[in-house]
Amino acid sequence: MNEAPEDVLLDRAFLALADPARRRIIARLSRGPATVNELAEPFEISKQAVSKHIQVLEQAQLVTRTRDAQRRPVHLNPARLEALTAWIDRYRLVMEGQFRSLDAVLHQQAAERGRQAKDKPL
Amino acid sequence: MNEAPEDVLLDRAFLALADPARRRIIARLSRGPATVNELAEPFEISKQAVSKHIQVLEQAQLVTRTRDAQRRPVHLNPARLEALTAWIDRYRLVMEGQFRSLDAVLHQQAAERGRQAKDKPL
DNA sequence: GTCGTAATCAACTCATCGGTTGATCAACAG
DNA sequence: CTGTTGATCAACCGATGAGTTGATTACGAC
Repeated sequence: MNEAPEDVLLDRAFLALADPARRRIIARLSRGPATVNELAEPFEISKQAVSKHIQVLEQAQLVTRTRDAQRRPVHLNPARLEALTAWIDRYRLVMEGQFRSLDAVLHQQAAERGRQAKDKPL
Repeated sequence: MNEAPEDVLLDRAFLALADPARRRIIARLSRGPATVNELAEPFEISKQAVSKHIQVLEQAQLVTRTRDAQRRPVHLNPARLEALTAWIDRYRLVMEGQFRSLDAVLHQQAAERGRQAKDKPL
């Protein structure tokens, strides 16, 4: 009764985005890779805390890291971001499709009423 | 130094999606509104726990509730789902734009090398 | 080798999350 | 009125999240 691996990835990714500091990091990384120190600079929290945030993003596979001497630049992974929008859009579009269906029903009913209201129970 | 209201909404919405039970509820609601009892049925957890999940979704404005006698049907709110994809896509598309730019640079450099490497610094 | 810098590890505190059980409220049916 | 059903409220518990400080590793400069 364990959780499917893709579900775990979704858990971690959405949880990772549920924090303003990590969203700021994402926003920064969208303009190019950066080191932990560079990412920590605009925050008033400690560098260790930022390092932890990056680990959270890394476990969610939203970012990856490379090595460059003693620096460890962080890169954004747009493929995982796309997986999140894909999940959301799946259900959002189903819903909006139903809205369109409802519109169609309402229009049809209006048309029925328009041409003299035969007794058609719903 | 408080958090902007839109940031709080993002916090709550992403946190709400960071739970498989709540994602299942979203999936179910995409096919139409449902009551708490109906939503709780496929879960092995208590009805109170499901009620709490719905409260979390409601505070994130991902769902709304109406009244129907003693029932309280839950409806999905696709507008808020769309706000989430909008946030993600903003940064995802910036990134992919940079990928395209990098591609362009690489192709241009290849072309330069191809026609005998005039010294054109970036 | 020593020093300085980038980053992580370890241990701890405090708050919040996800779940439980038991009591309570609100709206119908008889 | 009494009962029943749908749903929430309240208090509590164990686990985990976000932050801190202090020590430690890894790499490069000298």
